[in-house]
Amino acid sequence: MHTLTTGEIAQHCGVNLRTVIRWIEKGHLKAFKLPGRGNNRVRLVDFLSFVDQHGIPLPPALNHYSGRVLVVDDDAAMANSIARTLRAAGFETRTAPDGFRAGDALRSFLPAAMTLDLKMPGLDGFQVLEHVRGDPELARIKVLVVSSLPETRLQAAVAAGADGALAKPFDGADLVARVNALLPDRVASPQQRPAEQSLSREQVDFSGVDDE
Amino acid sequence: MHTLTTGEIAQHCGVNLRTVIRWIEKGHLKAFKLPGRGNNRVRLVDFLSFVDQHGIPLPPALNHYSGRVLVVDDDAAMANSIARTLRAAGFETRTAPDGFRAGDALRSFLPAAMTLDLKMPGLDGFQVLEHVRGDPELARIKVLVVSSLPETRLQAAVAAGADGALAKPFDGADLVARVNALLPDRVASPQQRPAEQSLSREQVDFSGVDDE
DNA sequence: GCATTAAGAGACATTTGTGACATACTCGAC
DNA sequence: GTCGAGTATGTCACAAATGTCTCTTAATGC
Repeated sequence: MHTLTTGEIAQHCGVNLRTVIRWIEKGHLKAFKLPGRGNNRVRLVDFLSFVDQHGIPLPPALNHYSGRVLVVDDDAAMANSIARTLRAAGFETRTAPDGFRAGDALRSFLPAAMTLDLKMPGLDGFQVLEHVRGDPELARIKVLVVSSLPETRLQAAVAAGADGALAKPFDGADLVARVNALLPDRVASPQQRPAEQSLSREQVDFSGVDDE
Repeated sequence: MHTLTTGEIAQHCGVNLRTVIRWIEKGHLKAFKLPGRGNNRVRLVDFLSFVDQHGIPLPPALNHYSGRVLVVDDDAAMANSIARTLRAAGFETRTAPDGFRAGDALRSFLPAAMTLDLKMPGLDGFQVLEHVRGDPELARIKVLVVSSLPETRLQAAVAAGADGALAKPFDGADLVARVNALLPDRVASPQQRPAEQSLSREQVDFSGVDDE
C-alpha cells in the first residue's frame, strides 16, 4: 500500500476525518482524487514529508515505510560496520549494543527493520524474535538475523520468525541487498535520502508545495 | 499514539488555556503543531514528563499511569513475588525478565516507576540507570534498585541516579513503603487499592513471598 | 445484485490561538 | 516592611481551526 485514505491519516494524526479533508482542501497536505466521488488518496511520500515538516511524530503503524534500520549487535565494531554500510545505502540507522537498548529503540526509534545478532550476552535472539512476533505493534518489523552461528541455527531463526538470515562474515553488498529485499515499500524522506543515488532515481516535484 | 490538546491540559493542570499555550511557547512543555493554524498537540509521554518535572499531581483521568510499576528481574520467582506484593498494594505491574523486554516495556507500558535488579546476565544495571537518566522521555521514571549486591554497590547505584535501593532479601512492607515513597503523588483509586480496610477479605498472604 | 462500510459535504457547535489588557506573584533594593 | 520592576497568569473578544452531526453516495465485500 503506497497511498493512504483520509480516514487512515485522521487516525494516525489523532484528528477528525473532516479536518484531514480540510487540510487537503487548503493545500497543507498534498493529495490526489479518485474518479467517482473524488475520494482523496495521499501518497506515502507526501504524508511522510508532511509529518516530518510539521514535527508530527511518526505514527508507529507507518514505521515500516521509514527506511530506518536498528542494528543490534554487542560487538561495537561489527555494529558500526553494519550501520555504516546501511547508511551508505540510504538507510537511517541506530545501533543497540545490548538487549535493553534494543528494546528501547524498537519503541523510540520505530525502525522498519532490524539486524539481529543471535548470540549476545544475556540476550537470546530467539526470545527477541518471539517477543517481536508476538506483539502486534512490533510484528511488522522485519528482522534480519546476522550471526556467525552455524547454518542450522540460522534456519531455526527463520523458522522462529526471522525474515531472513545472513551468515557472518558477509559482504556489504549482500547485506544491503537483503535489507532492501525486506523493505520493498520503503519511502525515504528528503533529508535521509543520500544525494548520490536517489536524486536521479526519483524526480521530486516541488512545484506545488512552495506555499510557505 | 495518544495526544492531548491544550484545553485538556489546561483542565488537568487547573490553569487557563492561555497559560498552557505560553508554556509551550516558552519550551516548558513539548508539543507539535497541526498544520491549520498551528493548533498544539502534546504527546502523552511529554505531558507525563512535564507533570513529573514540575511536581504537578496527575489528573484523575490519567491516574492509572501514576501507579504503574515495571519489575525488572531475571529471576522469575523474585519478579513475580515483587509484582504480587506491589499489586496487593494497589499498583499495576508488569514484569520484564531481561533487558530487552525492560527497554520495550519502559516505552510501551509507560510505568511511573521501576524496580531494577542490578545484576542480570548481559545487563548492567548501571548502564540502564545511565540510559534512563539521560533520556528526557524516561527520566521521569523512578528507579528502585533491588539487589543482593553489597551495600556499597547499592549506594553506587543511588549515586548513579537511582531514586532508592533495597537490599535483598527484603520485607514486602518495606518494598511497598519504598515504592510509595517514590510515588508520593499517586492517588490510588478505590478499586485499585485493596488497602487496609479490605485487607482481611482479599488474599492477604504476601507476608512470606519476599524470599522465594 | 444487495448489504455494509467508508468517505465527502454541508450546517452548526465547540475549541483553540492571538492580541490587548488587567491582575497577581517574585524578588531585590531601599 | 514598602516599593517597584519584571514576570507569570487570568480575562475578554474575535477570528480561525477543529469537532460533531447528518445526509448522501461511492466503494467494498458477499
